[in-house]
Amino acid sequence: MTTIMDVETRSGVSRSTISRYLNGKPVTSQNRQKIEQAIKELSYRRNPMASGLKTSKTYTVGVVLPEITDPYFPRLVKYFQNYMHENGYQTIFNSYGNDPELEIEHVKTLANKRVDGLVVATINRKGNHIRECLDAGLPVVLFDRLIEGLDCDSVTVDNYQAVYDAISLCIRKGHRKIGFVGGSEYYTDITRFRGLCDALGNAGISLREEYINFANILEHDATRQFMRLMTLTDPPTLIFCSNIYHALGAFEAMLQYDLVIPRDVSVITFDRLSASPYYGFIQCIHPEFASICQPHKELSLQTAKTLLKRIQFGMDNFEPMRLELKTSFYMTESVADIKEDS
Amino acid sequence: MTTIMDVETRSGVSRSTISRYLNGKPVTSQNRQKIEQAIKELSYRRNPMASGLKTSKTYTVGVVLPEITDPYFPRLVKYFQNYMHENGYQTIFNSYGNDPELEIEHVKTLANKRVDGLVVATINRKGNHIRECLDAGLPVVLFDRLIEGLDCDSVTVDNYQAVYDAISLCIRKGHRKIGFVGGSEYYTDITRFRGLCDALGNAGISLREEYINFANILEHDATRQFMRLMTLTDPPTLIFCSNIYHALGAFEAMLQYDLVIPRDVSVITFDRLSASPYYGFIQCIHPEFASICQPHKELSLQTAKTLLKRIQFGMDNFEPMRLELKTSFYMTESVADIKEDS
DNA sequence: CTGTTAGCGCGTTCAT
DNA sequence: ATGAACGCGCTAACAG
Repeated sequence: MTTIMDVETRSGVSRSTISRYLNGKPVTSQNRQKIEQAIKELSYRRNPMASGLKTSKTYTVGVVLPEITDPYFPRLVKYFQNYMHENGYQTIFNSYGNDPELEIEHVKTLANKRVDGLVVATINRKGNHIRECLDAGLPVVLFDRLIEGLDCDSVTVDNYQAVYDAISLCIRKGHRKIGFVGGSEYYTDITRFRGLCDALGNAGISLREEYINFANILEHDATRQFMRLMTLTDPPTLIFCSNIYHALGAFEAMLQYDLVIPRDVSVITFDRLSASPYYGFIQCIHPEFASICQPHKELSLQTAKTLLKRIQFGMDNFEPMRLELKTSFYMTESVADIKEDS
Repeated sequence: MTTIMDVETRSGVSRSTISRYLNGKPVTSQNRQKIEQAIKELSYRRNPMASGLKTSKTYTVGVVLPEITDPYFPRLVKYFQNYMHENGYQTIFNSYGNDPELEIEHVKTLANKRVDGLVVATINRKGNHIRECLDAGLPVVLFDRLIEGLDCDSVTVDNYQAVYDAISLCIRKGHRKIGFVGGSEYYTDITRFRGLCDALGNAGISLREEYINFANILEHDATRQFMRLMTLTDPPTLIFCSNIYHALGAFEAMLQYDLVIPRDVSVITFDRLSASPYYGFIQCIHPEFASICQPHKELSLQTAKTLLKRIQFGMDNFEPMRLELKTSFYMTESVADIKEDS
């Protein structure tokens, strides 16, 4: 393996000057030429472990996320990675398959690997593993899900308000029997559920427990959850699907049981199915579900920027940056207007 | 940051013994205890850069693939990553967005980063960037796509034979006007096309050029390619979709133009849509397309194993390992039986 | 702007 | 089985 010493003897320029050249610092054009030639002739490549040993920088960041096979994450991954790559960072993605323990393991592994920063879309309600990182001086950005009581940079969306507004709108359209399907282990779903509750409460509608179907997404399938509400003796007139899995579940239920939307039931989803890559064809199947749309690209970009800033700025004078991006609402005829019925 | 020196003073055991303990070599149980306690008390974590500097091992491998947002890759990524993780390796995925130049850049970046091994699903026909890695002693496994004339470990499927057999079957079912849609830049599609050609040739059917529609997947959309064949004055009776994008294109065409399969046209695809995660609902829309199915899990596992073997075994006495896994054929009523018509 | 010098934290000789 | 000493390749601090 050729080292900087070889370049030194070959070019006749001293190591440190070469090092400075490599790090983009000013060097006389004479030396620059000699160095460049020697590097080329020897096809020298800097050893990142040696430099990392000195600088404690790996130029690698880690991203820990629930499940890479989701329709939701690959695109985020892509934007994030591109942005980091443009800024000289490599990205290691680890997906924990919605397993809380595995998430913690991945976080620790990456911390031990001395990544320069970490993005975590956590499934855990407790943040000890995150706090350990923070305490050790490792920048962490919480993505998509917050942890209560943990002071940490974060990038999320306005889950509560978006659902509150959407459901309020539906109530104005005459819906009073409103169902909810969602995953019990997600911060996001629980926050969205609160939005739904408050919208109902504010309209003087009391919650009916049989209309609420939380389930562990690993154990129950979303289609069945949806159909459980549909087969109640007094089913809801509108069902809110709290995430993209449950949106898919509703979609499959519609296909499988020949439901006619919104005749049989109105549907609203969080995340628009057809916005996922290679799901565009869903627009051909009518009606497309009304949905709360997340700004995917901006989410990943802001996450990347936040992380980069924290890496540069350091953990001193720590003032958490908490970004909450705005969603938009995409209304369709999947929500019936039933003013006259009531 | 706490180092092995701190553990030394704290435990009273010498560095080298601690190092041996860390590497799983025998140590007296006395020392073991002292070491473990000191490590715990100091919450010492080994510095991978320092050890890497000595051993030239990063315990990191790179994977370079066309596009992470594909329905095809995320799952492969997942299996691969899990397996590597179990074996102590981290994985860096880089997706190059089907851009040949970016692929090369990613390969070089990862090589410079001194990963211990590389998996590449290449879009390039020339393999200079791969050869450079090999020459530098960096193990590479070609995944999904081969490069002609490049001696390299690889894991692929029986593209040629699978298509040859499937098309032969369709010919026996009476099809003689057979169309092809595929991506022009893929090794796989071209190999599959050869299988189709030979099946036709062997049955004495001459190729009709207007039935062949290669296109750069970035520039043209698969739906339009499919419809171009359908709107010919004498359209094919069967269309073979050479990859999952074109399968999706056919699917969207069916939905958008209210095609009835197989009345309007028979369809066969490479890769089964509903086999992708979260595409299961496609089974509810009939008929499901007949398809050649790839053993996704085995593909990624074999790739991981091959890479690991090469990393351990080394590049000396290089005898390329070339795995070609078998696909299976999933027949459905999307292929009409038109024996009587001919 | 340049060259000299001294470690970064660890693994690996050797002796013992 | 253990401990002392050296060096992996590079960067940073210094003096020039």
